[in-house]
Amino acid sequence: MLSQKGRYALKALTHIAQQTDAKPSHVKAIAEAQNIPYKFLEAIMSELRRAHLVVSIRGQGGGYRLARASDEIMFSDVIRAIDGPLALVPCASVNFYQRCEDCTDEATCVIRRVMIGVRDEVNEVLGKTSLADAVNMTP
Amino acid sequence: MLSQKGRYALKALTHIAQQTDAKPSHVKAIAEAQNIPYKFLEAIMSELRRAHLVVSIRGQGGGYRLARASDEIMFSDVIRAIDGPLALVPCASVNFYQRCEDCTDEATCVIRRVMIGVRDEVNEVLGKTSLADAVNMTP
DNA sequence: TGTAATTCCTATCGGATATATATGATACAA
DNA sequence: TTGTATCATATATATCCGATAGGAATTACA
Repeated sequence: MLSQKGRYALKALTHIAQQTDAKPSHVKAIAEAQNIPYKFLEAIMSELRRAHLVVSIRGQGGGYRLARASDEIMFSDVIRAIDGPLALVPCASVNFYQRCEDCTDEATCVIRRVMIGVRDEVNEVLGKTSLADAVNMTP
Repeated sequence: MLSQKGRYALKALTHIAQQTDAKPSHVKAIAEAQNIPYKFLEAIMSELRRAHLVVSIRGQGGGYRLARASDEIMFSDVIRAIDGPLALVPCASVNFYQRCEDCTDEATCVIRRVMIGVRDEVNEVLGKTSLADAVNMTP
C-alpha cells in the first residue's frame, strides 16, 4: 500500500495539473479542495519540490507549479519520490535495489523472479500514466 | 514493499513445497535452510496456520505441512494472509476494501481508477503463480 | 515603508507497526 | 518419562506514520 503521504501527493499533483489558469496553486487552496491536512500537505509539497517534481514561488501570490509538463510527470515518478520502490521486494527494484540480507543465491531465487515480473507490470501501468492522463479521465 | 514477514512466509512455504518426502517440515530446519530467525519464523508459521495455508502436527516428529496441494496455494494467498491488500490504495482493494476518509467522490476519483488497473495487473501475476510454479522454476 | 500572504525550516509528539527475543505451557512419540 | 515440537503470551526496541506548532524568510502590493 501507498502511505497517506503518497496518496496525498498524487491528489495534490493532479489537482495542480487540472488548473487551467497560469497562477501557481496555494497549498491552502489544495488542502481545502482535496481534504488534506494543511500543515501535512505543506511538508509533502516541500518534499515534491526537493524531488524536482514541482517548483515553488515564495511570497505573496506564490505557490506551486509543476516542474514540467503534466504529460511528463508519471505516477511512478511521484510514488518513487514519496514512497520509494515500486517493487515488492528490495532485490527486485530497479531504482532502489538492495540485496536481501538472508538471501543465499539471488540468481536462483524464485521469489525474486516472480517479483520482478510483478514489478514490470506495475511499472508498465504507473510508468505510462501521467498526470495529464489522469486529468483527461475525469470528464 | 512486502514486510520481512511476508517475504519470509513466501520463502518458508516454497521451502515446504519443495520437500519431496512425506514428513512434515520443522520450523528449525526451515529457519536454518532459509536464513530466517527461528523464533520469528515460528510466529509466522502460526499465522499461516491460522490463515489455513498450512496445518501443524504437534509433538515429536511434528512440524508443518501445506494445507492443500502446492499448485493450489497462490502467492497472492500468502501475501494477503500476512501483509494484507495487494492494492496500493484501500479503495482499490477487492479483499480489503476501505473508503479513503478524505475522498469526496469515489466514483470519479482518477487515482482510484489508475490504482484499480495496477491491482488487476498485480493480481494477474500473483494470483496465477502457485508455490508449485515457483518450485518448478528452479531446475 | 509597512503589512499581508505565502513558502520554508525545525522541532515535537502520540501512536502504531516492524522485527524480533524470551519464557514457559502444551502436545505427542518413542 | 523424556525429548522434541508447536503454541501462547509477554517484552523490547527501533522506526516510521500522520500530524501539529511556531516562527523565519521571502515577496507582492497598498
